[in-house]
Amino acid sequence: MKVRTRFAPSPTGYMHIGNLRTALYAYLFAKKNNGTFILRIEDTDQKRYVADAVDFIKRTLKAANIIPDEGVGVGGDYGPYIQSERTDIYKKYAMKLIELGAAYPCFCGEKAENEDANAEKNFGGYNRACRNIPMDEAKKRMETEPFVVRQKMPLEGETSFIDELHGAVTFKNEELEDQVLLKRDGMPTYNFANVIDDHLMEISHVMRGTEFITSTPKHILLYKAFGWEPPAFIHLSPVMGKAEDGSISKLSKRHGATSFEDLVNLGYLPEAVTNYVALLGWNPKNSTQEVFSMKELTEAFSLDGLSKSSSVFDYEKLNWMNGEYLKAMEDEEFLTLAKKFAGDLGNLENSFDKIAMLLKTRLKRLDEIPAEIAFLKEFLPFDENLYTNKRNKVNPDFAREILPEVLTLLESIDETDWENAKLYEKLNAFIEEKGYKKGAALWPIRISVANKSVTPGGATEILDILGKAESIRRMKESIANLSK
RNA sequence: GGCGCGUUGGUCAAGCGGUUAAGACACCGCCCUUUCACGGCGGUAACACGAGUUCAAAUCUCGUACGCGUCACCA
Repeated sequence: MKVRTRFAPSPTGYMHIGNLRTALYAYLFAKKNNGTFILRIEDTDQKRYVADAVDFIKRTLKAANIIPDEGVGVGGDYGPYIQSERTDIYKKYAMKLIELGAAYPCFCGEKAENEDANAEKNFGGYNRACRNIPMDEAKKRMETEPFVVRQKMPLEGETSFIDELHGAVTFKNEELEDQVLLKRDGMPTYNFANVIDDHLMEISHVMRGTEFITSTPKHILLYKAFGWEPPAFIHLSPVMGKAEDGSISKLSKRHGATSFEDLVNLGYLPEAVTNYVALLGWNPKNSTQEVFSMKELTEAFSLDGLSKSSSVFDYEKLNWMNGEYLKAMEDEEFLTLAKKFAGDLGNLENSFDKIAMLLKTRLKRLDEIPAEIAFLKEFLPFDENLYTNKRNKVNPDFAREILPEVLTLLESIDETDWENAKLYEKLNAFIEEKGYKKGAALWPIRISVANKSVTPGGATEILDILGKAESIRRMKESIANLSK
């Protein structure tokens, strides 16, 4: 059987990570099986319509490297792929369902009241009395009265289906309401349009969120009424988020940046996000590999690696993943990207190439760059405590001793020799001559020109970037502050 | 509340009747080191609970608890 999967978002203008993951899995599964991945837009709720949302979805998928083979923006033989352009189709099938006796027009108002003396029973705002209106009368009333089309659920028995992930799932039919298929405005509901389109577009595997598992028996009944073969269903577990108070709930905006776009703006690489998200709810069987290119993902993907339980989105692990991608990047590529996040470089313009290389293995996120390099642009305030480091056994007294000597040495170095390797060579010779421990000697030097305990790069690298004049200026200022 | 789905360290997770219960992130320690980071080595830490079935249960069954979902003319 030809594999055809689809991603069918509603255009809300926001794509959170759970949605993206659903798209990813559907895409990977299709690619793995030489199938077709389709993008369909489910915009049957006109109240929810957001301008540009379709473009936004297309852009996001593209950035995530999830490329539809067919559908909105691509075309194909099963269009249109936007549901609001398919209303005639739904209407036709709704009428057919009425003929088949599997649905009926309901003339109750939006909120049917219990006052209806003939109502045998009320179900959440409607009653089933309309089921009993004779076909002729119903047809006549449909010409003049507003109505909705409801699915006529069996009153007894049960409906079950096989979920590829969860196994057999069974519901009692009496639990099922006569849900609306066609709304008063002529638009189909999700539950109807979904079934029609998945069938017409020959979708073989429906991958969607677990929130749809309870409506699946209704869909099954629809397929049966039409005499259609239902697709395979895979209901994906939700992605949860951790709120600031530590509580865990379904991922949403209140967990901070949770849309793909937010994450990219924060300086996460799209590939890293996609890779991380792939691992949230899926794992490659028989392997502990975690860093995957898109190509590797499509090769490794299989349904049996999917997780049945929900998973929590963890920024720590995403940070790690992003760091891995940053480190693996080509220098040139990293430099270009780093510049974009660095903001106003000021006097760092010329030395930024060097700075970027120091940053490359140290960053988790690109947006950390401005804060990381601020001390280079402007000398931070003096803090004597920075001169104490337990590990290297250094303290302010040692700094007071060594710094003036170092200053003299540095002043003697020619401007043309002011470069990392040479600086290191000279300082190292000095350190050995004096019999200092290397780490101990370099600590106060670095602090005296940085006033920051953790810096990208070591002492000589910072001296290099700062240049002779600025380095000397800073060191003098530090010596003065230390002797106060 | 009814119905459905789920429950292995803080987090992601392997496990498919017999395991010293993998691995990763985070955390801690050590090594390396021109700080931090990178890299290397090591450590702390888990089968929700209770009954069955079985020679043997994290794995199967049933209950309980907890979490999530659903019960819209939203998707």
